[in-house]
Amino acid sequence: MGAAPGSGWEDGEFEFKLVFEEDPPEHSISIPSPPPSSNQRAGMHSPPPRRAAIREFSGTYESLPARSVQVSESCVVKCPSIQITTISPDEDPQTIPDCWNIGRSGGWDRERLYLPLLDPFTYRDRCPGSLSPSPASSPSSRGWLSPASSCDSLLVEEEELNEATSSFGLSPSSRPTSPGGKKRRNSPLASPCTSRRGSYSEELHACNLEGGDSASQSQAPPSSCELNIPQKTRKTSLEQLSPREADQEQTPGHSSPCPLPDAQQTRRDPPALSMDYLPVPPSLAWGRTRASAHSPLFSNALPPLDWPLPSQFDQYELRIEVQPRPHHRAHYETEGSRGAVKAAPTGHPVVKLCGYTERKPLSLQVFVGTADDRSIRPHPFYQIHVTGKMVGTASHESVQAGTKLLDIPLNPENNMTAIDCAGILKLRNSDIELRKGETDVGRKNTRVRLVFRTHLPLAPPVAAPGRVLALQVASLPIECAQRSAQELPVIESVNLTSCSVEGGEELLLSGTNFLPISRVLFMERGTGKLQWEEEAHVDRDNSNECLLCVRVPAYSDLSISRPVSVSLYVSNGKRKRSSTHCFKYLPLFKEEDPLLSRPSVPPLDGGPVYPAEAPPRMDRGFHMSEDRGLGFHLPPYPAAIAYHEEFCSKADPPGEEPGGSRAALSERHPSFENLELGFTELLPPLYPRVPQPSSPSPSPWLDSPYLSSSPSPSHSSSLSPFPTESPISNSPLPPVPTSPFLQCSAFPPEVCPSPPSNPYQDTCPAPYSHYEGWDPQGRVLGTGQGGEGDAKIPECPLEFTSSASIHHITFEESEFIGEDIQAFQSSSHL
DNA sequence: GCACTGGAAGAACGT
DNA sequence: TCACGTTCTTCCAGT
Repeated sequence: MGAAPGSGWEDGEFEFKLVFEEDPPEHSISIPSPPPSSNQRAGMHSPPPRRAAIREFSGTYESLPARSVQVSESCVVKCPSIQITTISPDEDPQTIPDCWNIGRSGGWDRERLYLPLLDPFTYRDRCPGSLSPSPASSPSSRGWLSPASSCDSLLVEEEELNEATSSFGLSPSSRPTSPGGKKRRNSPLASPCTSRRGSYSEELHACNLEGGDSASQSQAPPSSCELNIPQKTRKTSLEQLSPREADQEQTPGHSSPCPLPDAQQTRRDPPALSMDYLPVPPSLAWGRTRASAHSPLFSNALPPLDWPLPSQFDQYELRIEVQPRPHHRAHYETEGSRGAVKAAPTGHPVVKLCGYTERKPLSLQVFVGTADDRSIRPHPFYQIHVTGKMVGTASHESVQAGTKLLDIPLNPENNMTAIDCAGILKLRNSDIELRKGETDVGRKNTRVRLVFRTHLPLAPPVAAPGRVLALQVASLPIECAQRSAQELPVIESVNLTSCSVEGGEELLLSGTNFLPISRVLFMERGTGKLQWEEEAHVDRDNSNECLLCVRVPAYSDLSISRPVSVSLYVSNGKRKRSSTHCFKYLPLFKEEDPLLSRPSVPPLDGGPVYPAEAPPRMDRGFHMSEDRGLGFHLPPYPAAIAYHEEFCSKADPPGEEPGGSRAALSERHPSFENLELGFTELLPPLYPRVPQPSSPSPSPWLDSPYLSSSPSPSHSSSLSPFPTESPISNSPLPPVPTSPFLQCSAFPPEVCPSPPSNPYQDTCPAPYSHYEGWDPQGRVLGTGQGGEGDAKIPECPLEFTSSASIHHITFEESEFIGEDIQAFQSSSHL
């Protein structure tokens, strides 16, 4: 943080480090237990309870105010807490001073978490048989734990044990409904315990509160453990407690059915003994603190789930090869499973770890993250859920900081995994919102991302012994609501990300659920208020349900001297608005403003090289290298990769900044700065240089505190230490037609495919390849659902900009986010 | 019978 | 406070 040379961090920011160093054990796999210190989900949301303060009469924790700083009576600013953790008793004391010294010495080490790399098998071997094949149905939501709730770390650990225990058959599933069966109206299960307002998870946990063997408990029908009090009353009495808290609350003597080995016990105990959280000055708004929460690429422990992480480092890259479908109806606890998240048209999401050649097996963690424009964090209202009875992916469900994780082995042969066992469980809004410390609202908060994370044990000189490199990548947003998927318009891509303030440009919006009454509106916000809004003229003749052809309206102020970012969205009526999409108005006149400069990027088709100063029309997404810098989640086409590498080396020769400049970076990823709340604004004047491919690690990036934050695909790539044109983005493409009606952009930006040389293509077709195309009249050309034979990938006549540039938050959500963002952005622009 | 899926009823919520 | 529309949650029925 503040110590990184040149980082530009203001004085007054706290430095911190978690000192947890100890002799790293031998490790052949890097799935250490999550550090208890990270037990707070989504760090900013819920101040973990001070251990000494637990067990109030009310049965609630007394949360520390550390993560919610009340600025004014009506304004509470989230800010990170600083967690200071003592050293484990069995720690090598010699390492401790070193840690501190390192920290004081400045440099990126201040960013490090000196936490122990736990026994690599601790995670799995906590309980016998802890690695279960995925067909084992998970206890689903039974084990959901209030991500945002305050939990003592010990409670977390114990809950994890219980979770593991129940997962592996030490006790029958205690949740009778999901996924094993559905509640019937007349079934005995439909007792008061299963009334609409009852929560299985809650109540079943309550059952366990009675103590005793969990197995026998769970075998009893839910009604038997009905607390026999009004639901609301019961909720109130327990609302401040996550199930696990409640569990712990009422079973002080509760013993894990799977006792920890002593070593592990020892390892677990110390952090909780001295956990404390120091408030960060309220002047640090959450946006900034989030953006500055640069996660250590290398640490001896797993970073918290809400820490932004890069998707790429050096040659290592975690990439989503096949994106999940944009819609997946999550299931409630009271429902049966709705299956695993799927890709389109068939198959499942595929994640690949590139650049890892070791034979050591790795694990891929999957959890459900948020999809708003804040940095990704575990979604409080959704949890990952193992599903599928015939899935091929072995998996292990666990809980970290109240967030369910799916651990899926990464095959060393190809480091590619099809995520065919990941369902999404919806938690009841009321259950979550009433939780103490939870500030998010569940209503209409139905977009999620699948977040994939892996930890690579790297050897020197890349990293110090025992340290791991954490990479994370998030999927495109997934709409989880039933209704929304049917009615809300969805912008999947646009062909234009900016134009002059005069407007008039033709803008093509590709997406779904467009109606004849659909309107396209441009708006600008300031300090949370709508400052300007203008409706674009829609060319109805050339629009259809998947495509809107509009004219960009003129901006309200034609005399702007700098680009102005606005948002656009599609409205099908009140409350039926799409997510917002960033759009930029450019000044009329030219100026030597680096923000306006653009990199000279060789076109893909050998076309002209655009000058750095390009007319607004250059922002048309037809030029893949311009706006398709998603990179990490694109199917790997070897030729494209080769081109990519070659191009990258040419476009950004060593010693030059990626993409030419920071400005270029943001220009090439037009959504970047807005997506991350002005994250790019925080970038240092000298954007970290591209590491020499041949230069030995540690990479110069190690010195940069700006590596973090991959809340969205674009972020990940944008922040990668290499120029981030994705392989696909540089793949040769058919000529781009000027008419938008030759065919729909059947593929969102990340998929505009070249022939499937991907060996996984057969089983994992290109994402979204099912999307229909249209004929000039807008008729559906085909669904591509007919199997591989039909899965012929059409030429991509239209190149749209990345959907990753879509904010993917609803209008209402953006309103809800409100002033925090605006305040941050405005300050960042200064 | 189970897992999965789509639809819809009715409660809860917001305006 | 009420009416109404929207959203959420639960349940049904089909494959």
